[in-house]
Amino acid sequence: MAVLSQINHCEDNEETGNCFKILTDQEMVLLENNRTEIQFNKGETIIKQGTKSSDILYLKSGLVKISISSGDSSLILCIKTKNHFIGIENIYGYDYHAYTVTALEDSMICYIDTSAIRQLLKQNNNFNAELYRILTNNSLLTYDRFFSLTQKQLHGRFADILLCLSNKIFKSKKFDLPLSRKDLADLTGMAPESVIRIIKDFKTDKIIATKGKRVEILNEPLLQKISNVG
Amino acid sequence: MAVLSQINHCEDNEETGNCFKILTDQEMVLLENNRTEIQFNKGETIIKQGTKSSDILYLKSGLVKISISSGDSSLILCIKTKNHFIGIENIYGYDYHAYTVTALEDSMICYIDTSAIRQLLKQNNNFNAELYRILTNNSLLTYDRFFSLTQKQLHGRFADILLCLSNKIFKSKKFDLPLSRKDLADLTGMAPESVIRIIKDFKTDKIIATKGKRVEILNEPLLQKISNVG
DNA sequence: TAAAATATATGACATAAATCAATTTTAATA
DNA sequence: TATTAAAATTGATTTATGTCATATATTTTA
Repeated sequence: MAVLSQINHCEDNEETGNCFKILTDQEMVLLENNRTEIQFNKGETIIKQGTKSSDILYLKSGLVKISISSGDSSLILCIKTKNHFIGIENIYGYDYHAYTVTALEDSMICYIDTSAIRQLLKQNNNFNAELYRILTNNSLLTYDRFFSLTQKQLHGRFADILLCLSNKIFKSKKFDLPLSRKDLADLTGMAPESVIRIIKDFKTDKIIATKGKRVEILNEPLLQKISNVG
Repeated sequence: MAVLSQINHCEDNEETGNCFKILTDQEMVLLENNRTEIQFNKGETIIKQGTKSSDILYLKSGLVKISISSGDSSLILCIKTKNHFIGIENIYGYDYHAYTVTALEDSMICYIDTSAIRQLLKQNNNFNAELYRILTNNSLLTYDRFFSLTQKQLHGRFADILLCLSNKIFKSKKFDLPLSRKDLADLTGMAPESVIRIIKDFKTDKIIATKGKRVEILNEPLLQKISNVG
């Protein structure tokens, strides 16, 4: 438990925001010459699982979900907020996108040519180190979620997601949830009906309050406890 | 399904074996001066979750399991064969081991000082690229397992592990399994009793044969089918 | 604004898989 | 080798969670 609570479910917003500040003016020019910005509307597919890739994406603003599907089952690996890379798994090696990326809110996506990123990694060691940090941190967060979804029961899993949304994604006890019940289900590995029931349970226990899309965390300590006991 | 079957559950044995061939003679000297070899016996703990780290490990020979525990539940993230790095998540950033590493067979572990690795990454771009490849490939494999354990039922999950053991770990249809029922359970996110029942099912369906620790895959196409339907 | 479509909610029911208890087999130790 | 401990097996039972059917909101579209 100790280790798992040190790291946490979702990445911090600020985390990757500074990685471009490391670059020199010259390097920023290289980056500028090899990038394109595209606006996606809420609900639009940004990356489709299985398609080929020649760019690394960077989320300038908005919110996206990253999911893996097969047949009619779907798993949301994580939610990414602004200032995060998307598809860094394709920097070297594997050429195809392993997952689908969908806009949860209107999102501004920056397409950066992979070879430009590689050039920067080559010539700027601090940038290189920073990308390692992002990549390895992402692995640790995935392990954490992997553990949660395979070892905890419904209430524990849902507590984990609520804590993540509040502390890491929206950084507030109150937030408007841009996720459907189905999304929450895919995020926690349960049926949508189970999501609904757990929300109901948490509301009757005064752990959360909801009104439409609005969610408020009322009892975070208890939520943390539920997360811990699983 | 298409994408998920392109990548696969477990890393290839050869994959990281060549990464040191990239290094120059001088760089090999640097590496030699910053490494120690230690022998671990079967069952011994190599890394304990939560301990601090100043080395990256490399498995020269043997077999290990990588697991995360909390309370009395435990998840085996993966099995690593010889010629694989262990603990690369700690290259930059996070200082503590997020998982426990245990020898499944007598194993020779090479401890490499993290700062030496960083130095090599800095000065040798091919080595750097190779480590990125290892790291990102590891992420993709984790996503794949994440999907398997959260979206598939017992038989599908167990089929996945059997295919992985046969095709990636032991590279043979017959192999001696150095894993207990409990290990197999922690690897597939189920109870040991369920593992036993599924092995029984697979044996009555002539999909596998077992004798003591010996396992033989008799019907791989069917195993693949079971994996696909989940 | 009305109508259709979609998302959410609720209860009844089914079932996959865990738990428990007891037995047998295998491995470890004196 | 005998004895003990641990692991594997089996069957009976319980339970967490999914599925299904239906109702009610809430969007979206005409």
